Amino acid sequence: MTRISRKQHEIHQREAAILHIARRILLDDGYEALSMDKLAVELGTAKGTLYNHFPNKEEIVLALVCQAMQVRLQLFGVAAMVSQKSRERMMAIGLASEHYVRKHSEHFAIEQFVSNSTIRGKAKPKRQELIRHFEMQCMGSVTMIVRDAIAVGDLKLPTKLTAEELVFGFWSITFGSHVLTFDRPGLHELGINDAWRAVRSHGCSMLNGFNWQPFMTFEESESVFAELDARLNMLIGSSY
Amino acid sequence: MTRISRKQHEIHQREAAILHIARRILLDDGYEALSMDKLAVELGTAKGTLYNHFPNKEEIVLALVCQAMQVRLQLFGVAAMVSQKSRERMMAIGLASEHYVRKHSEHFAIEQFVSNSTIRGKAKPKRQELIRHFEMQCMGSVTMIVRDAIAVGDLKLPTKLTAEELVFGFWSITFGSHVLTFDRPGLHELGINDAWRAVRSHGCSMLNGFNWQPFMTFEESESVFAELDARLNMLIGSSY
DNA sequence: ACAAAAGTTGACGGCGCGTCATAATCCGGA
DNA sequence: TCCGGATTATGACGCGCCGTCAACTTTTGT
Repeated sequence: MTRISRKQHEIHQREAAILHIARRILLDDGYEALSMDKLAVELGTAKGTLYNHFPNKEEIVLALVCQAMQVRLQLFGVAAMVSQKSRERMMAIGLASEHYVRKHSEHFAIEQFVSNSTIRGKAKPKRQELIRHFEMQCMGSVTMIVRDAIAVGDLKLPTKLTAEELVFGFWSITFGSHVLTFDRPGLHELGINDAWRAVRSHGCSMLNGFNWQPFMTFEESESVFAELDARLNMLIGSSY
Repeated sequence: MTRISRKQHEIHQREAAILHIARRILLDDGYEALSMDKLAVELGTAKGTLYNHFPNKEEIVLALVCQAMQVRLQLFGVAAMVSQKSRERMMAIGLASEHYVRKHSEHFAIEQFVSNSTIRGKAKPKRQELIRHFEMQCMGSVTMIVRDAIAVGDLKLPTKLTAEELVFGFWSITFGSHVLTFDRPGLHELGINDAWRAVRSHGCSMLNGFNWQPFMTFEESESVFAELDARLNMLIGSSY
């Protein structure tokens, strides 16, 4: 009776171990260094056993991507609840994204593999769906803020622009700058001293450009950011 | 006498052929499908000969990346001259970027490999420098527009933000959205109907947020875009 | 015409992925 | 407690790819 659960538990535990080791290798030595043979050795089993858990190498990576997306999703969820004011909630999303990249870089770095079509292409349909699901949830949590802002009257959509398209703009700027910041070497030498601050500033300008009320200069918004950040950290801390 | 140039010419020509074939394989069948053996067969020489031209596979890909960057650079150069008004020149850069992604997607697609650290990591220092050079030139051509705008009085930099950092914002939004548009499957199903229009709209909002004169609603800017686009196409056409 | 230099070739070593026949282990029923 | 079928573990193997190198061919300078 305990035998059944014992074996199953062991298997389940191994799955976690595989992911753990794989993540470490990926982060320490990069994608090239991740080989099934090495993984098996470090796990202490034969290579064939790995294939009882995952159908191929890419699925392992994408399983890690899913873990990462869940972390991001959780942060976004917290951010969306951090304030009553629509604009502050939107700012909090940007902050959460920054937090994710900086303080959970081990996840962010791995999340990027989702853009690699070679990897993504080898995923099983099930995994594809799961990833899609996370993406939609992520977007949804932000779209809702936009809808709320419209409902409350803080924001009026530009002509012929959907709420999703507005979110897309925000997604682009955070995604773009965070990717650039994260994996281009030496932005600093290009005259970009504080990329994070720049991103926040641009987000603020964009919101102003959309006439998202209340209007805020970046100086004003910086103190708001500070307060939101504090609240965010508290909420995140308490959610563990 | 003609012997010297004949052989050299043949070698030079082969280099072009290698790149040509490699590009076709990459675009048709993706990175995985590009193998040195296949490349050699299609080229009609032995594999070893390839290694007289490029030290490894990645250098071939990055040589293609450099070609792509040159195309982008040229487009940016044209865009920067398309108008006297600073804001219009900035808009033209966005337009040039869009043009590049849409009409030269064969280059854009390959340009993306520069973000792949696995590939970039295997490049020789010479190539690294070259890539860096292109990136700086690209950025420089845009930064100059910003500086001009400041000099003319069309724009005032937000507090503690450098011109480069402002450019970084624009770079982020175009880079981000174009990457998302290009290689995420099915943005359309996420409620994003016209991503291109959305990007232009967001760029416009951002410029307004920065108070870049003259202020423009997106409706107004659309006709400006149309005119710029026409001029751009003429200039591009004549530069061939 | 000839020797040195430059270029070409393809077999080879090494490595990584994923498979599969075989062996070990587990589990429910007698 | 013991057994037979089912489940799980193993690692040698086939295949394909990268990059090398010693042997060979062509070009160049004299």
